[in-house]
Amino acid sequence: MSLQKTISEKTKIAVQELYGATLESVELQSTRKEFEGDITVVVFPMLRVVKGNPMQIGAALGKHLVESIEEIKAHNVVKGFLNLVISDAYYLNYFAGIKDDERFGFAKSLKDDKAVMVEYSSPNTNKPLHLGHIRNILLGYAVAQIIKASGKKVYKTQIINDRGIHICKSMVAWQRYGEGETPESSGLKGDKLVGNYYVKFDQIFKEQIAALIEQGKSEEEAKKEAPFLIEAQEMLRKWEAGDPEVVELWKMMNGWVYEGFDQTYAVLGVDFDSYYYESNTYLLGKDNIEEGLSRGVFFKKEDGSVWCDLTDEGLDEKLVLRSDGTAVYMTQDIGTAIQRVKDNPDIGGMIYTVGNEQDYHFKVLFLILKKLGYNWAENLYHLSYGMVDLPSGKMKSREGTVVDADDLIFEMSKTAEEISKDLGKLEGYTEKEKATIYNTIGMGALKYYILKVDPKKRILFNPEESVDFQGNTGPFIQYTYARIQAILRKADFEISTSIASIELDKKEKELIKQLELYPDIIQNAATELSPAVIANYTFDLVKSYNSFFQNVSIFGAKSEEEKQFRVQLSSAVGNTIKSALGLLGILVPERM
RNA sequence: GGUCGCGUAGCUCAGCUGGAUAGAGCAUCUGCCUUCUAAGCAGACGGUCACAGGUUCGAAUCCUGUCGCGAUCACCA
Repeated sequence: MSLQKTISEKTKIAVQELYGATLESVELQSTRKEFEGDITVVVFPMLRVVKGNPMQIGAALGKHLVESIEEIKAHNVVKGFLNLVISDAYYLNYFAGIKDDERFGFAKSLKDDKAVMVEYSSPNTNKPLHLGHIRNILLGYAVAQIIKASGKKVYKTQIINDRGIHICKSMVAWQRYGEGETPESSGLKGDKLVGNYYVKFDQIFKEQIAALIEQGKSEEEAKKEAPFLIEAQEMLRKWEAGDPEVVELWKMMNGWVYEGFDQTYAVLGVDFDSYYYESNTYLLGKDNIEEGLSRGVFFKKEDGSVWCDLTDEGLDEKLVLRSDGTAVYMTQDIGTAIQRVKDNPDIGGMIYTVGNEQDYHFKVLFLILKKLGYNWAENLYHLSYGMVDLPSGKMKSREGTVVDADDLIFEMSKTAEEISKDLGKLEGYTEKEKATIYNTIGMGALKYYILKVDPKKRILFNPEESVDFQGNTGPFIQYTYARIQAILRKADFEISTSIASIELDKKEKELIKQLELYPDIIQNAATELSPAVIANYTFDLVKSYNSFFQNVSIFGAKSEEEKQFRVQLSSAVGNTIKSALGLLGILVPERM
């Protein structure tokens, strides 16, 4: 039994014995630094069942607990707070149990045999990834890692929007103006190349609109009649009819895009277990609608369109099938969800990483799936995140104000390099080694910057100020790790022996207490679907360690045992940093 | 207009199911590189937790209302 639980149980017993009252729960918290003690029992809530002065009750309980629990060696009462002092032996013992555990904090075994599917990225194939995708990808990947660590089987997936008018626009433009340009011939990344033709389309389209307006058409008419658009629409029709030439072109250009995306994913260090393509899934769902219709989950209007009535839930009616029998976005998502469980029958729930502009869509989607009676529909979550805005406002691809993912990644790495050179670090390393480290640091900065804030909140990203490397940042945490590695390199003795009898100083104890929290932090982050929980914990841990590191001489310890313990403590903190950053998809350098 | 989210120091953010004097980082200022990496440490300055009510021993946290910002309310995806 954990010490917390023991204290909780014994407190209940004590209250029963001393006051003849029954407590439902005991509120425990860690003692604030300015008071003496480690764990605090809050007496106030007991006043509901026990009449009396909180100070006196606290004192009586404290006395009782000190006598009945051997790990508690002293107590004091401040107002209604009973502070308990825990013995060093308890912490030393706990530390001995975790210091060599590579997977410390991670669930020891799977919670159950159900898996969670996490969807993230979900790009369109007509333009390159941008900063908004980066937030999505980092969040989704981190949440997948965290859930895995919390003891669930996880499938990572993405749905790729590879069909529709947008990709036809790029295709038309390429056909007309591309002169056979390929990623090989131009040296361009495939997604960039295709993106260029999307922009090209828009440019020509606008020119044509202007020309038509010149000829006396209204803007609305002009937008509909622009020949380039009509060409793109014609191409979409051909694609849907399976025209071999168009399909061939489509496959080729999408292939370029995937190659480009894969490069970006590789640099970001993320991956997927499966891929779903809208070209395959857009027809899915219709059968499910039919089936739901027959069971009365949906209803048909006179014009033949099919709807789901959600007015009982305080929402509106939602269209699930057009009057011409074709699918809408919702139809497709219903079908895809069901398909995924067919593909992976052990799925017990799903997480969709999608921006908060789609909150309503997912609310409705989940309700409909519940109405259809799937048991996994109880465990669907929309990992909704705020937009990434620029100082100039929203990112708009048409206005060229998007921050390109690859450019940003490159800039981060370059900034890391500049700072590193300024500080005169990494002398004597090969260019290749340096490049790896710069990339690790640059990515660390970017990932941490984005993941440390609550997903719900919008992020204001100022590219000019770039990302900081000092304070609450990725590089700061990585730097601490690198320093710990230097200590371990210097400690040439075996560090696995157990330490039994030293006296802990305040900061050492503080560090062990903080390590003790890590397993709970992971569980917490998993239930809240928030990597920010991990990020902030890691920063706190690093702050505590640095304070220790700077003020306590590790190799200048009084005794050999003390020295070993400090090295072990450093090593354990290092492992936890590595593990926690790993959950965020952030790598850690051996030196920097 | 309806619904949802956000509002904490000059700036960027923490603050768990209500608990002790609201915490960090950046910026500004003061110290600290002959000892394990100064991307660091120690300290100072900085707050009417948007506003107003309510719930109670106790509210940044829970409830209601107001204001501000954002998103969303398509036979688009």
